[in-house]
Amino acid sequence: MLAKKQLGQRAQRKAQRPQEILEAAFEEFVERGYVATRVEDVASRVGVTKGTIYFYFDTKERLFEEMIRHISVPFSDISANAKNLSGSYSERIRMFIRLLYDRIVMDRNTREMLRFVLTEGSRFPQVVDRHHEEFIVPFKEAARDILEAGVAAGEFRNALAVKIPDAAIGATMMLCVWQMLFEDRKPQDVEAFFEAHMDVILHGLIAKDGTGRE
Amino acid sequence: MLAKKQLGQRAQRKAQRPQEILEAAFEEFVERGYVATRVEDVASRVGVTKGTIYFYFDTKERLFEEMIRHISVPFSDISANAKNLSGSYSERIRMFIRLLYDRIVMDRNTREMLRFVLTEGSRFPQVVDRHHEEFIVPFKEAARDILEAGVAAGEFRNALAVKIPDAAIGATMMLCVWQMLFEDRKPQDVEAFFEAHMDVILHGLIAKDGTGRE
Amino acid sequence: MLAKKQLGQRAQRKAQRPQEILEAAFEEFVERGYVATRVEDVASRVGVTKGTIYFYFDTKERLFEEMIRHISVPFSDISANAKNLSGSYSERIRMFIRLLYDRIVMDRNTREMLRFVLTEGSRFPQVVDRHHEEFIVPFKEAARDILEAGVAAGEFRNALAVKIPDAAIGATMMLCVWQMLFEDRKPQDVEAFFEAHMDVILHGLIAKDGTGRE
Amino acid sequence: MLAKKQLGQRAQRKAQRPQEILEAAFEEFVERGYVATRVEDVASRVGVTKGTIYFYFDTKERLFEEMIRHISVPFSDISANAKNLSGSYSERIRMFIRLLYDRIVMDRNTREMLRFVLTEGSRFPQVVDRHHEEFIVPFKEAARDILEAGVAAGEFRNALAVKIPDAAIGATMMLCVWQMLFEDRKPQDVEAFFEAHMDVILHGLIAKDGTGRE
DNA sequence: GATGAATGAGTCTTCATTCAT
DNA sequence: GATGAATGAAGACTCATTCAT
Repeated sequence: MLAKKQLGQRAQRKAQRPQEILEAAFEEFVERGYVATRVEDVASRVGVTKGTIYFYFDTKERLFEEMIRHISVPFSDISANAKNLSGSYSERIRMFIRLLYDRIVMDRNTREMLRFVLTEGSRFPQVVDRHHEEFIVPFKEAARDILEAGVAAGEFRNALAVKIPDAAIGATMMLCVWQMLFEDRKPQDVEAFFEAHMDVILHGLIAKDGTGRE
Repeated sequence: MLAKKQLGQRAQRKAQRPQEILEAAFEEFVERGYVATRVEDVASRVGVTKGTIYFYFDTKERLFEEMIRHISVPFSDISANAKNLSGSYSERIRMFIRLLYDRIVMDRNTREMLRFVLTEGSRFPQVVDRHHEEFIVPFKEAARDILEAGVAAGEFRNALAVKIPDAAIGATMMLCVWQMLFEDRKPQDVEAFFEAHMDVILHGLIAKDGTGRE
Repeated sequence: MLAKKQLGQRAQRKAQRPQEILEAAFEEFVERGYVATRVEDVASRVGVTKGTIYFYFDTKERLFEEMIRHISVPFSDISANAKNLSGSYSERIRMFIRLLYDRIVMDRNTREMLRFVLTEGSRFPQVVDRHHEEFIVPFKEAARDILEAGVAAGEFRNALAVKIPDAAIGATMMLCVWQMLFEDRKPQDVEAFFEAHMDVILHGLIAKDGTGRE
Repeated sequence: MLAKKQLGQRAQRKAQRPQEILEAAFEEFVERGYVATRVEDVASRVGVTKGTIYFYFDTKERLFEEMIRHISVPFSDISANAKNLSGSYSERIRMFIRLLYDRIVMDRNTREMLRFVLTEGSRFPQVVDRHHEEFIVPFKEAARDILEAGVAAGEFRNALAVKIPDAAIGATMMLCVWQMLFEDRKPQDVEAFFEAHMDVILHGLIAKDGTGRE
């Protein structure tokens, strides 16, 4: 009976190997970057040997690419999410940006994904391109949609940033970069930053009079 | 006489060698990152051989560090500059942020410096620390100074962002990141971005009434 | 009943496994040579996995040796055959050499066997030695027997080649080598070659007068 | 003075390195074949380390190819040589075949070259092709020329082998193969073999009648 | 000062072999 | 019997670093 269970566990283990390896790869690549990470480092993090990695992934390059694919969860859901927002447009944009914070500031995977894009982009241009297609473009469009709807509804003034939503939303990136740089060493007060960010841009976007006219 | 001149030129050349090497190193490290750059790549960019590099720099690590030092031009001048700004606080903050754009968006050296901080930070923690001390802290303080003065003068409302100026200024980082990612491939309209950014945050900061009271 | 049949087939299959493997091994070793052939290549040619090969053969080395044994069909029969030849000695030597052509020129197994002897000889000296004992020596002796009998019968002159039959028969090797080198790419007209070969050596061996005396 | 000489020697040494390496490569590749030879084996035969080999040759493959080129001395000279032969056609063909013996039987380089063609041909098809173009074709043509001239002069009968000279000359290959197989272990009496070979084919080719009188 | 031949530690990758299932 | 995941030794190749010239 115990033996049976163990057998089951082993088989289960094997089925999980690829995931385990990809997650170990993520950690190692995050720590040292693509070039400086040894396949053996990944292996010993999983508790196996080099050969096992190569049993599942043809090359280190391939391992990296698949790891990227594995940790990438497209913004598509965010985009969908954005459409389901309700309430005033101020509330909507606030909730939308909150989603963004949850992703690129709070979620380590997404943040490190961005780091990979910056650090390994020249080695893996497809990664940059995919990231652009799947994350950046949908995100910008969703932001613009909300802002434009807010303008149409008279809640926001027709600010320049409506066409260039990054200019309003972009401070998020500053915090993201701080996180990447100092991670634990100089912890940021994310909530305070978020509130300050919202405070500035909502004041900056909201139409001054009740009618939405400036 | 001719000999002298030649010697003079040669001597001059030699005196410049270290600079030349550091600049070549910058280009190569930018292109491939620290690990993937070969000392020989740097050498052939200068037009010398490996050995020459080692005559001037003990190790590749050293070369990298000195290169960083060489391209780093502290924000100290910016900080000083910030104090000399005149005009309305809106104009001052606008001019101050303009300086920032000129540095981290427009100036390749500073931008790539930031990339090094992100990409090689774990290998060269001192670089991150120095960057923090010399760039980030002074810059944040200068920003805060202007904002606080603007509040004191009644021109700005006492927004949350006064204490966390990154929340107002941070969109600059978004553009900087775009530049790093797409450099030439997807050129950005920096001026439009800047104007949109200013438009949002100035509207977001300026006190609504003459008194500065909201 | 059905079950029995299936078992029968399966059992039959299994009984043939070793042969199947040896034949697959032959093809693979021919294609890539001993070192470059992977045990897995052999396995997938049979349609099994690595492990199965190791069930039947202890090591790759062993597999090679047994494969050699399997495809080696000693010349002993030829030697016997030679003794049963009848007709004029010209006809006998012609028929004998014909056998040789059938083997080392036309029969792929024997030809590739020779290639193995040439290519892997230093790795498997026993193979070379066995080949020498079982193929070359008997063959030379059979040839010498025929030639000597032909001389005794007065049909052949007592040429130097009677003691060194390779000197008469050896052109066969030239054709064999061409086959090894160009196999399909530059097909040889074996019949024409054979006739030309016979023509030269029979004219070269036959005694000039009716009596067989020179 | 001694120092100067040593300096000279060192420089000289360096100039010779590529040759030294190619010759060491030849020996190692002969001994173990392409796949089984380690670059380090070649290096230690020269008395240097791996790295040095890679300083001169990009890859092991390249090393092999260049080694082949280095030891290949085309038959072109033989071909020219064949045209300068004088004397009876029997003497000419004898001298021509003698040249062949000197090359493929006696000259280790040429013989091992043939072995490479047989053993590594599938890995280096260009080598086989070059060998065919530069050695085999010219050699066959030269042989045919002599035989045809001998027929025209009435010295040789119009044997089938005139069109297929390999059939007459080919026994050389048998001896060559023996040499490859047994090298030192079973030394051959090359002279006796040569004489037996000549004896058979000259008797086989010379015209029987009064004009080509034997 | 500059060169570039040489070194050797380090890394990716392959593959014969094992063994739990 | 058969499978295929796992191992680890081995080999190609790279590159920071040295040093004789």
